Amino acid sequence: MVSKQSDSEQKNGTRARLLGSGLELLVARGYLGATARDIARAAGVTEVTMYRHFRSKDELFVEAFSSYKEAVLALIPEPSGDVQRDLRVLVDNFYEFLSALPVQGVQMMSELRRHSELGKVQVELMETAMNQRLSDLFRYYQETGELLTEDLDHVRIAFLGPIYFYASRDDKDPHTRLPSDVYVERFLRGYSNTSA
Amino acid sequence: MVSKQSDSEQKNGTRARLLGSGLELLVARGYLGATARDIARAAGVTEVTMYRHFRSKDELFVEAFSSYKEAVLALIPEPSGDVQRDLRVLVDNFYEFLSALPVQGVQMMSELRRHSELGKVQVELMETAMNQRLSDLFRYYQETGELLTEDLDHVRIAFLGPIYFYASRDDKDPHTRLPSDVYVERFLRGYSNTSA
DNA sequence: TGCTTAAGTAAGTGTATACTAACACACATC
DNA sequence: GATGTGTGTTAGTATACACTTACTTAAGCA
Repeated sequence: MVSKQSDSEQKNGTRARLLGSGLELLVARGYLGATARDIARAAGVTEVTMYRHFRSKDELFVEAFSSYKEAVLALIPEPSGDVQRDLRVLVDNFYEFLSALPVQGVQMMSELRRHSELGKVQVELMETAMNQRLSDLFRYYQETGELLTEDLDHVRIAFLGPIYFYASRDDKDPHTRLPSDVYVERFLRGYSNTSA
Repeated sequence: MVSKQSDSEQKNGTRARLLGSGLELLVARGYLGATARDIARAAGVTEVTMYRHFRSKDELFVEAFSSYKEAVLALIPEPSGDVQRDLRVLVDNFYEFLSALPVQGVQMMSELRRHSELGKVQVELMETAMNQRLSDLFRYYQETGELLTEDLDHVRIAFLGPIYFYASRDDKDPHTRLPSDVYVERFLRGYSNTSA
């Protein structure tokens, strides 16, 4: 159906494309709605080939999620000493990444949790890791005195909530996207001593 | 299988129970994951009976969503003149309602949007109505001068984001639930002139 | 007693889907 | 030229699921 490419790039390219289309369809149609056939076709390959690379749809999803997981974790910066900068970077990274995904990236996690045993474990690992990194960041600036010393869970939720809310919308109108500097300033007005 | 109740309450009780279990399973397992059989069994009834009350699974879902929609809209108070009170009521209502649902109530809307034509329309109607009511509330207090005159979409997202974020979690640890008075105070610190 | 209403039971249809098996083809490397 | 690797093709199995049909049962009411 598709002309053969004998390029060596094709070697592992198929697997990667399958992971990509798998993730995309998992997000767009959900665990049950993303069929093996559609995933394969979206990768320009047949269903049978998909099953030569992955033992099951579930295995593909879980593996695809791993890369997503790594990518999201990388969005959280290490504390640099400049609160404003770090938080702005965080906001920008999240906005950019979450908006790039077809629909709700977050929803994918629920899908995995509900329909896959392995997926559930992976999602929980990711959440733990994310909370850890975020808490580390906020704790750092609590210790420098730039943030009020409050429950880290609350701080996390307060900071990420609006981004998350925005990103969960299906129509991500850039108009409703608060600029990161304003976003951070508003947050700091509520959660720091240093009033602007 | 179940002992017959000859009570008159049983008359329309079946339909209501079907709507209830339908909504519950839609939320818990998603549009495709909630099977007709399970919905019926959860309502203590057979699949055939379900189809005597609803032409299709889709029709059941959409009708079930309507009640959800009404309930959620009712959570948004009319402006009373007291910002703090209104916002606290709003927070409490949302927390309570969203936490009562099995998992993510919000996710249900994506499910409907993705898998049902009618559902999509209903969800969009609901979102419009919600945004309208929320904007009305915030605009009211912008006009009294108690809130900064900012883009209403931003205000909405800033205010609801953290609640939404909290409610989207699967493990709704009450510990991570910020008390409504604190919640509102923090918000007002960022979005009002009247500093506490 | 007869009629109606709400439900059950049993059986089935058609389709979608995950996943498999068997065989063929093209290319690359040895 | 043989062998291996990655893929296509065709066909299939087994299952689950939405939804239907036909017959039955039990209760309420006239």
